[in-house]
This record gives sequence, structure tokens and C-alpha cells, in this order.
Amino acid sequence: MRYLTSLGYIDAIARAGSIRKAAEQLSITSSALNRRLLAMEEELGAPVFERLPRGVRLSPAGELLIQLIRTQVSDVEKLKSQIADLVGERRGHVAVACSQALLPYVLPEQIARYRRDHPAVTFGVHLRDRAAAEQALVDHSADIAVVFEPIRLSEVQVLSSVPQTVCAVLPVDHPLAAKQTLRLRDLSGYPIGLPTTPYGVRHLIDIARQRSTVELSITVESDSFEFLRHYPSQEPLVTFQIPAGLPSKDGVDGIISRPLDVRDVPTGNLYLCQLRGRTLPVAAAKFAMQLEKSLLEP
Amino acid sequence: MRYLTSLGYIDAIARAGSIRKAAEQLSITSSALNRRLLAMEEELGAPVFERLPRGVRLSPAGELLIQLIRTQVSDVEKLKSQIADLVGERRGHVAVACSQALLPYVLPEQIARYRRDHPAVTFGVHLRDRAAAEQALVDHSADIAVVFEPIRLSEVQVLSSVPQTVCAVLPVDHPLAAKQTLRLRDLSGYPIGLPTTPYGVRHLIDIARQRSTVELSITVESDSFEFLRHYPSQEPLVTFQIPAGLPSKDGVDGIISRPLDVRDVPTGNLYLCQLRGRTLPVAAAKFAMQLEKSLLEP
DNA sequence: CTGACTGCTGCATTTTTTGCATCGGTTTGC
DNA sequence: GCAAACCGATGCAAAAAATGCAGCAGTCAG
Repeated sequence: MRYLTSLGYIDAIARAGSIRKAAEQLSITSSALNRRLLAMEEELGAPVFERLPRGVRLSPAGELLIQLIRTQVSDVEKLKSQIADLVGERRGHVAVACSQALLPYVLPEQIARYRRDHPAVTFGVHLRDRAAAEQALVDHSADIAVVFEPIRLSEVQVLSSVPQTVCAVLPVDHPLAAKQTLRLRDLSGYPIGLPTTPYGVRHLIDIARQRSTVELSITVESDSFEFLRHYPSQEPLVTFQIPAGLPSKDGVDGIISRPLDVRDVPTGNLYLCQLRGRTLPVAAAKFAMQLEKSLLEP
Repeated sequence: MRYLTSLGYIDAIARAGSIRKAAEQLSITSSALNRRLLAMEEELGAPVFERLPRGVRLSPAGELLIQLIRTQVSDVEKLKSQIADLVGERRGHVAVACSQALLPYVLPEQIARYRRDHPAVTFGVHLRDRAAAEQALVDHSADIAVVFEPIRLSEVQVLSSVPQTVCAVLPVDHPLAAKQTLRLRDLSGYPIGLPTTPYGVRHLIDIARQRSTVELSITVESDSFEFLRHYPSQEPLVTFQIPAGLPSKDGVDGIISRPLDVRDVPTGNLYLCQLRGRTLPVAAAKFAMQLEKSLLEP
């Protein structure tokens, strides 16, 4: 929207932390950008940024302004989406922030399904750890977030949640493949691969390790489930994943999954969230409803 | 605010019902205004107004837009007020919609008191009947409303209410002046002046007249309490008013007031309201708090 | 001290907005 | 049934605003 350019520019400065950097990203000169900022500060009667030797930082007034800017911009998005809906075009854009587990199966399937009905809707899928996903909601860079065991912020509103029992992921020929569910002590002695700390699965495993005396031999750590999932084809590694991130059938890619006994590792929850108090654009709201339904009835 | 001009222009068109009329009020040419509108419609992908032979009317999309415009404009007002607060200037503007009863004593006193502490804050006081006051909140032309016995709309949020027993207003030398409280039948035979229908006092009196067999001789009707209040100096007329609209002492202006018996005329309530879900600008919120306090502890 | 970075500003140029005049259309009054 | 009075839309030239360019002063790391 034309009339929001100044607001978008200021948002860009806030994100870039520097007028010149922001100007480069926006493909305009720093002088033009600087003048828009000065004009805004003139109108507000207070500086929006503190000038530092190495760039700028939001002033207290700027913090208020940037919040207004983001809600106003996304409100306009919402309006446009509503109007498109009114005209019958049903177009829009949905930005999703999610945990890794959603990437291989759930989101590709759900987005494709949604787009079959509404081909004019575009999607953005952004991998974010638990904290960053919530931050993305707050700064409006995501409309909805799907996260496992999130750090609960008061600004986030939970639309629905589904329990997810952590599963061990093993090569098909692993000695433990015979068992239907695994205790933590079963894993003792086998090489283990773990996700790095910010992730929910690791969080639950860590809790279990603290409560138990079982010693796990942690061979590999990675922030990529993709890596951990494919590693066992080289060495018989045991790693962990929640059901949503696993293929529906055993044996695909030469791996199988076995749920961990809930006495060892508590069942976590996968949460579908949005920013509290925000009315989502039509497309995002409808997609969230579809996703919610599919998560509850897998 | 500079970047809101287009929005303000479109709001002006919506209020004026015609591009040319709005252009005149805005002191610009109709062509300039028309082009801004066309540009906006282009960006939205839908017409904002239906073109009628005698002007324009909001389209469904326009209804959505105008609502967004008004909240955005008042959100910016709020931001500016907050920033001014931050800078320590404490300035702002408070628009009040109120019943007639508030005009002579309550509001002048309260506004003057507020302005003693915050001289940079300006006020707008708008006389509105019960329905119009609530409409003023909805379209953001008022920040707060003080009304007697309002028609309750779901969009309105009550901040506080105080009971107000309807009083009869008589000349000091009226035969009924001896009594401390008056029954409706006491008034039978004396000439009566009544406010016109949209007002709350009239509403309560009408209810009382329906329930009772007493015949009142209605001599004068007026939509001005000011007129009714001063009429008795010419002819011994009995009229009605709520305590908030009466001088604190009897005998001022040659009139006295006597409460009506609550068995005849039910006690009404004076309501202090704002638009539901709206966060008021700092100045309006503080003034509302002061007003609320003074109404509860008269 | 140098070099790289920052935000800011004067001036010429480009882009956008505005005003003026006018067109085509519908309603209203006689 | 015709003229006058509105209405919104548009081409064109003038006015206003935004932009790019170049260069300023200041800070900081090495």
C-alpha cells in the first residue's frame, strides 16, 4: 500500500539497525530514507531512534511507534484479504513459523491441500526454534506458529494442541527394532544422536536424563533433524523425533520409529498458535482452521 | 499526520456523501480528491464507494475500509498522546459527547479542574442525545460519552454509572415548594414543561405516565433544558432535570428542585462510556478517571 | 593516523500531486 | 421536454514533494 511506505521504511530501519543498511535493502539512497525518518520524528515531536556511532537503536517513543506500525501494516493486509474475499478472489499470503518436525510431512501436505482449493494464496514457511517462533508472531513476521513444547509467552494465544509422544528413530536393522516401545535404559550403550538445546524434543530428553540414572552415549549433536534422520544409514545411530515429523509408515528411508515409554520421557504437546488479540487475515485464519482439524484427526 | 492524508480524505468523502462537497470542506479541488480515491480503489482492487447520480455511498468494501481508517487514525492520535506524555508535555485532545444535563455544571467544572493540571490538553464538548452519543463513540468523533439512560449498544463499554433521581424544577414561589419530595399526582393541574422524546428524563417520565392514571397538563415541550429551566421565571412552570444538571444550592436563578418519589418515577442512571475494546489516548483516559471519581463522590 | 563506518544536508533532477477547464451523465424544476 | 444544476471522471500544465548525488562532520578499530 502506497501510503504505508514511510511506515515500512521505518520498520526496515528498526530491523536493519542502520539507516544506510536499510536504504540498501530498500534500494533507495540513505538520504531519502533519512529524510523520511526526520519528517516522521518532526511530526511525532520526539526522536524515533537513538543515534549511535555504529547505527541507530529504537528510542522509547520508537518502541511504541514500531508496534503501531506493525499492527497497522498487518491490519491493512487483513483488510485487503477481506476485500479480496468480498470480490471473490480469495487471495492472500500466509506466513507460518514452525518447528523442524513440521517441515517434511505435515506442512507440505497441508499447504498443498489448501492450495488446491485456493490457488491464489501464497505461503511462507519459516523454520524457527521455540523462542524465535513466538517472536515471529509478536513482530508480525508470521501469522501462525506451530511449535513443539513452546516457552509460553503471554502474547501468544494457543488455538489448539495435540499430544506428541517422543519416538526413538532407528535403522530398520537395529537390535532394538524388535521392541514395540522403548525404555530409556534400553538405549544405554547404543550411540545416540540428539538435537541441540533450543528444541523441544531435546528439552524433554534432557528432563528425562536428569530424572534417570541411565547414561546415554551422545555421539552426535545437530540442529538439523534432517541430518540426524539420515545419519543412521551410515552408522546405527538412535535419534529422536515426534510423530508429526515421521513418515506414516515404518521402513521408509530405512528407518523405523518406536515410541519411548511415557514413564521415562513425558508426552509433549505440539501447539498451533497466533498472536494474542490479533484478528488473522482471512487466508491465515482459514488455513489455521484446516491445520487444526487435521492435527486433531490424523 | 502526513501519511494519513489519503485516509482522512476518504473519511471526509464518506461523511460528506459526495466528492465535491468533501473537496470543498478540505479546501482542495474535487479532481485531486477524486484521484486519491481512485488510487486507493486501485490499490485495494475494489471500489470503495458506489457512484450514485447525487454523490457516492460506501460500498461493502468501503465499510470495511472506513472502519479501519477510523481506528488507525485514532490509534495514531493515541500514539502521539503517549509520546507527548513520554516527552513530558502531556498534551492531547479529549472529545466528549454528553447529555444536556452535563453542560451547565459538571463538565465546565471538571474540564476546568483537569486543565489546571494539564493546560496543554484541549477539549471538545458535543451535545448528543442518547443514540447520537453512542454513535459518536463508534465513529471515533468522541472519546468518551456521558449519557443518561442510554440505549445500550454492544459496542459501548460502561466505565461507571451513578444513580440519578429525577427532580422536579419549580420557581421558588411555587405552591409545591413546601414539600420535600413530590408525588406525580401532586403535579396534576400545574402547567408542565417536558423535554422532547429522545432524552432520558422524558423517557422515564413517559414510563411513569403510562403506569399512572395521573393526568399531567403538558404546556411546553422543548429539546432545550436551558429553555425549560428559564421558562419558570415567566410563568410558574414545573419541569424536570436530574441532579447532575442542577445547581448545588436551591434558589439559584430563582428555581428550586425537589426529587420525585421513586415509586412514581424510577431512578435512572448516568453512564460514563467509551467504545468497547478501544484503548483511549492518555489524556482522555485520565480525564475519564477524574470524571468517574467525581461522579461517584459528589 | 588511516580507513571504514555512521547520520546528516545543499542542490539539481525526477516523480508525484494539484488546479483548471471540460466532458459525459443523471436528476430536478418548470 | 428542455434547461439548469449537480455529479464523477479526465487531459494537460503548473506546483510541490521526494529522490539521487556528492560531500560534510563525527566515531571507532587497528
